[in-house]
Amino acid sequence: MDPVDDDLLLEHQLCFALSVASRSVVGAYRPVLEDLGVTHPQYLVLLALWEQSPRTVRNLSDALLMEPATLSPMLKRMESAGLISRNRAPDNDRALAVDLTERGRSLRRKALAVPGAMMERLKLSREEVLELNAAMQRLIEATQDPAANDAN
Amino acid sequence: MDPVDDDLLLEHQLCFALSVASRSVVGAYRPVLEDLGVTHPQYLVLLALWEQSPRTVRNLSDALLMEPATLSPMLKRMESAGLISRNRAPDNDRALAVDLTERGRSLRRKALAVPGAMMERLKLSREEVLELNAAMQRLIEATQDPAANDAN
DNA sequence: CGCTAATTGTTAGTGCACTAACCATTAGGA
DNA sequence: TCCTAATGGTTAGTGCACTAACAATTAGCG
Repeated sequence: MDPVDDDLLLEHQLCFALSVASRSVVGAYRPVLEDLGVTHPQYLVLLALWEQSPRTVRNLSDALLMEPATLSPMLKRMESAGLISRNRAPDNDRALAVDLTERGRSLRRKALAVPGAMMERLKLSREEVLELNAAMQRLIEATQDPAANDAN
Repeated sequence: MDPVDDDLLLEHQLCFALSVASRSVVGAYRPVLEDLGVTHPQYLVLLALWEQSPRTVRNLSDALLMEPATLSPMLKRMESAGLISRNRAPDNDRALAVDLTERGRSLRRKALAVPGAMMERLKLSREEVLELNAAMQRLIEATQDPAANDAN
């Protein structure tokens, strides 16, 4: 078969494998995260806040590589769930200080069990996780390279 | 730092790297696919149909690892766009025969340029694509292993 | 044959995720 | 000082993606 035709095979599409893998892995987290009462993207927000808080929406957006427009409604849901607080920053009335509530803070203890549970579920060692992480990082960087984007 | 605490670092989360990589790569496809007038998931449906058609919703669901409930509205949009036809299967009134229209079929020519353009954009060789694909495949299989799911 | 069970799609409802457009606030220069 | 530009967030609108509930058809067994 012509190699160019061959490139169009579904099986050979990186974008296909990647999106299925992402959906599958996120799906595998679901039952584990249900114990915490959060969705996967919300879990990522909590991870970011456990490392540092308060943070602004902009800051979270940069850390999680998500659009503020995606975070805005999500943070409101998390506020309703009692996980975080949303208040204007004391030094800047434009910025929103997103902070953990006591409930959000205490959830971290339960979350400590998540990575181990997932490594077991996915049958991955710490080393393999780091290796895959590095590969994903390279992909992410390639997409963010301006040269890849200004072509069109 | 305690290795278990360390596992909770955002940077170390495979799920984080993976979902960002997926969103980033799909995002990188966007401008390329805009020329074809389709979204990324729709492109995957077309790939499947170019390989074999007609196919039922169930068959597409199995091939693309997407829920029928996800495909159903998507296929309607693709029908409105004139890319596919949706008719009951001649031998089974439950099944829907999803087939390409002339327009959908002819789009394949344009699509032949997509994989090459993307490999260039992502600065990946055919070999690297295959390698990443295999890694994703292993992940997908791990999530579909019943042992990983019946625990809860 | 007739009835139950399995198969196949669709609908409803929730939650991301993105772009574009918008509003409010702050900063910085003429 | 004033006023324009930049910054920070929200809203509106579109399109996945999933679960749960449903409707329609077919298959298969007593």
